[in-house]
Amino acid sequence: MTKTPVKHAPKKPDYEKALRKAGIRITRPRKIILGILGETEDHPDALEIFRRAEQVDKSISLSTVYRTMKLLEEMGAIHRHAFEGGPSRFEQAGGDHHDHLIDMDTGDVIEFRSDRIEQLQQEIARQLGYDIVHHRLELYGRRRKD
Amino acid sequence: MTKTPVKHAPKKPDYEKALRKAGIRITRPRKIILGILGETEDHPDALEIFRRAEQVDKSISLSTVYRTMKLLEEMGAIHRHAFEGGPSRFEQAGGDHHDHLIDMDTGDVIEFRSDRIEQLQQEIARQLGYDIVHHRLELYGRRRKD
DNA sequence: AATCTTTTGCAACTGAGTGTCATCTGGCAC
DNA sequence: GTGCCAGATGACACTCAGTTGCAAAAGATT
Repeated sequence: MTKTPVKHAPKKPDYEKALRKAGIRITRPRKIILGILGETEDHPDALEIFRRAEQVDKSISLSTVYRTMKLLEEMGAIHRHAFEGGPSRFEQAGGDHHDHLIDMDTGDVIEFRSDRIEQLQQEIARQLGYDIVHHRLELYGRRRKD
Repeated sequence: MTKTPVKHAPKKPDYEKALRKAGIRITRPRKIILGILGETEDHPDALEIFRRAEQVDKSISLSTVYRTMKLLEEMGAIHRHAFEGGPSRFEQAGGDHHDHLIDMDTGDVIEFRSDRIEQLQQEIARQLGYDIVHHRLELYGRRRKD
């Protein structure tokens, strides 16, 4: 089990090429959004992505951000996380799988990974007669003050 | 680790008494909603509870269902689960803690519990310098066809 | 450059849930 | 039982996140 935060792999997979191959057009808004997702280390929501995109091109629209997030999610290029009581937040896919600990005071998201937990989940599903398609494990907590 | 579905304790805690003690009035809509929650073995959403309540009293309103769910949640009488891509679903509290496996084809919810996973979560949070307030573990899967 | 889709921005819409407010009612006092 | 009144209700307007319809704009391909 890894207990230290997962470090983002310095990934710059060529999404543009992948998109074009899937018959999807590389438009100006999409280029901008991909750029933002590639840069960021945090887990922004659609509105935050929209605000960052506006800095680059004032004419971009929020619907386009939503549409693009959905498209990229369906392509598997990003992951959507619907943490409690907030809008969906996104992160680039391509790193290795991890789960999240959400700081309830700041909203910060810490990534972690536990192979032991993954394995236990598999066992449980198998015993119940199921195949896991995906899972969601989120810890909601506060910084320990000692 | 328990791998068999958690069986609902045959719980009929006297919520009416508890509510009254908390200075909360036992009204007709609340009685009906508590009755529904006490009967059901599944995890209905607000609309479903509303529909069931309507059978009993045609005059009940959806807002009251929402308000009552929020009230009961704050009192700790029920748990709210926001599974992926759907409205919140509720279950009576009072049983022991468990997590959920969601059947992606039927929407069925299977309860399970793994002390080992709970323990690993604690360890992880501690190592990251956090105290867990609560967590969410959901497995999304399909029945294994063999 | 001409064409033909796909995509965009805008605005109208949806679904889940919350807030407002006039009316109603549970529960206690008498 | 009747009266009282804070708390609860139903109706409906509203919010928030996200989606959809549509005419205009812009990729890609020739």
